[in-house]
Amino acid sequence: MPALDCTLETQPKLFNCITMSRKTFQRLSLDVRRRSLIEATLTCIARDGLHGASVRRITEEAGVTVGLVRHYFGSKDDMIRNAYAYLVGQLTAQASESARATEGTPEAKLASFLRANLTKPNMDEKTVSLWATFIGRVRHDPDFAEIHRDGYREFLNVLETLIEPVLIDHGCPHSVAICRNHAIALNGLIDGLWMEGALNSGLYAQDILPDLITGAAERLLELPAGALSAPDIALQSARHQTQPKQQSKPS
Amino acid sequence: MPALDCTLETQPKLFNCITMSRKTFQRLSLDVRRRSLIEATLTCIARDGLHGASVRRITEEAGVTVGLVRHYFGSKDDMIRNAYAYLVGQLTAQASESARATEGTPEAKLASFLRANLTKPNMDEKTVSLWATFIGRVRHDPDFAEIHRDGYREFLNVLETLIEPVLIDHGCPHSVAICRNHAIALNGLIDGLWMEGALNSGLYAQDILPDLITGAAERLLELPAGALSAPDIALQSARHQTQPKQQSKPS
DNA sequence: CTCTTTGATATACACTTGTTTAACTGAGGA
DNA sequence: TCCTCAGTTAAACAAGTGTATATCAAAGAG
Repeated sequence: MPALDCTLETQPKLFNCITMSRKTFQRLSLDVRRRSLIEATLTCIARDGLHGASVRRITEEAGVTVGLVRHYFGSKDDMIRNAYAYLVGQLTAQASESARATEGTPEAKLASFLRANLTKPNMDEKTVSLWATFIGRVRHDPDFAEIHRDGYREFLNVLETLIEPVLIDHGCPHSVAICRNHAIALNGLIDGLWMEGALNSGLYAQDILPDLITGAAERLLELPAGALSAPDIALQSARHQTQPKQQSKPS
Repeated sequence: MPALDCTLETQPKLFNCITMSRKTFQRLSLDVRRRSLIEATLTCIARDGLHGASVRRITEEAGVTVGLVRHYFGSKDDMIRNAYAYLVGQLTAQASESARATEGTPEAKLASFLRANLTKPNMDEKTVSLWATFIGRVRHDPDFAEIHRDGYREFLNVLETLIEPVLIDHGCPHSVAICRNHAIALNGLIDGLWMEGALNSGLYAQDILPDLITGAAERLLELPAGALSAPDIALQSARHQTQPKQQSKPS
C-alpha cells in the first residue's frame, strides 16, 4: 500500500518549502547539457537495456531533473535519436582516426584500420550492445534509418580510400567497381567479427581476431601473404615486383 | 479525460454479465498455445520494437487474454526468452537445411549455404531486426547469452563441416585449426553482409550479394576462381589437379 | 546594486505497464 | 447425465511511464 507516499503527496510543496531546500544547480551551455544528457542516455541503455532506460533514470544519471528532456529535446524519442547519431559518429570517427593517425605505407594504414576495429576500445561489448539495440529500431524509425545509412556510407568510403592504394601498390586491378565490392565484403567481415568477437561467447579467444582479419583481408584482396600482417617485410618484395602475385598457404 | 472508462469501471462485472457475453474460447494443447504466444511475441517485437511489444499487444495478437502469459510462461521476460530461442533455432535450422538439401559436390553445398544466407527468406529485414533487438539483450541476461552462444556454436560447426571437404578437394591444408579459422572468418563475412544487406540502406542492390559472397569465399579459402560461383566448371579442372593453386583476378 | 531572462526544478497528470486474483466455462471421465 | 478440473477470461492492482506546467533561482545586463 502506498499510504506513506500519499500522505506526503497531499501537501508536497508546503513540506518541501518548509523543511527541504530546492536542489542547487548550475546553468550550463546548450552543448554541454545536451552532450551530458546524450551520454547519460547511452550509459543507461547500455546498462539497463532499451526498456529499462526511462527518462527518470537517464536524467538521474545526468544529474538533472526530468523537465530538462523536454527543454533540450522535444521528447525522449528525440533524445534517443540524438544519442544514436552521437554513437555512430564516435564509432566512424574513431575508426577513421586510427587509420589517419598511422604513418607509413597504404598497407600499414589499412592493417591499422582493420586491427583497430577488432581491439579495444572499438571492439567493446558495451558498444556492440548499444549498436545492436539501435539497429533493431532502424526498421521502425526513418530517422534511425538515415543515421544508419550515413554511418554505413562513411565507413564504406573510408574503406575504399584505404583499399585502392594497396591494390595499386601490388599491381592488382583497382577499378572503382572493384574497390567498392572489396569494401562491401571487407566491411561485412569487419562488422561480423566485431560483433561476434565483442559478444565473446567464449568459443575462442578474442585476441586471435586482429591477426585473423589481416590474414583474411590479404586473401580477400589477393595480396601476397604478409602484405598486411607483416607489412614491413612483405612490402619490399612487393615494391620490387619480384613476386607480385605470389600466394602462400597457411602453415 | 477517462470519465467514460471510469463510469464503466464502477460496475464492470454487473455490466458485463447483463449486457455482454464472455469471450468464447478454445482449450488448446500446451504446445500449440505456447507456440502461438511465441510467434505473436516475435510478430509484435518485429512490428513495434521491443519497447512497443507489451503483454497486452502480444496477447491480442495471439487472440487470447493477458492472463495466459502467466499460465504458460512465468513472466513476460520468460516468454521473450523463449521467443529468442525459437528464432535462433529457426535460423540455424533453415541455414543447415539449405546446405543439407543440396545434392552434389562439397563446393555446391557450401555455395548453396552461402547463397541461402544472403537471399530470402533467410536475409529478411524483419528477421535481422528481431535478431539485432535480441542481441542487444545478450549482455544483460545470462539466458540470452547462452542462447546466443549455442546458436553461434552450431553455425560455426555447420560451416566447418562444409568447408573441410572443399579444402580437401582442392588439395589445400585442412587441419582442424585451419578449418576453424576459416569458419570464424566466413561466419563473420556472412553475418556482416546478412545484416547490412537486409537493412538495405540503398547504397547498393541486394541482389549482388550472393555472387559477392561466393567470390569472396573463394578468395578467403584460396580456391581457384569459379570454384564456388561456377562449381560445375571449376570442379573438373580442380579434380584433375591441373592447377590446384591457380589464382585468378577479377576482370 | 537591481532587474530580467531563462535554465532548471518540482510537481501533477493521464496513461500504460507487468502481474495477480477471482470467476467462469469448455471438455473429458464416471 | 452430471461432475470435476484445468484452461481461459476479466477485472483489479500497484508501480512506473512520458509529458506538461507552474515555480524558482542563477547569472548576465543595465
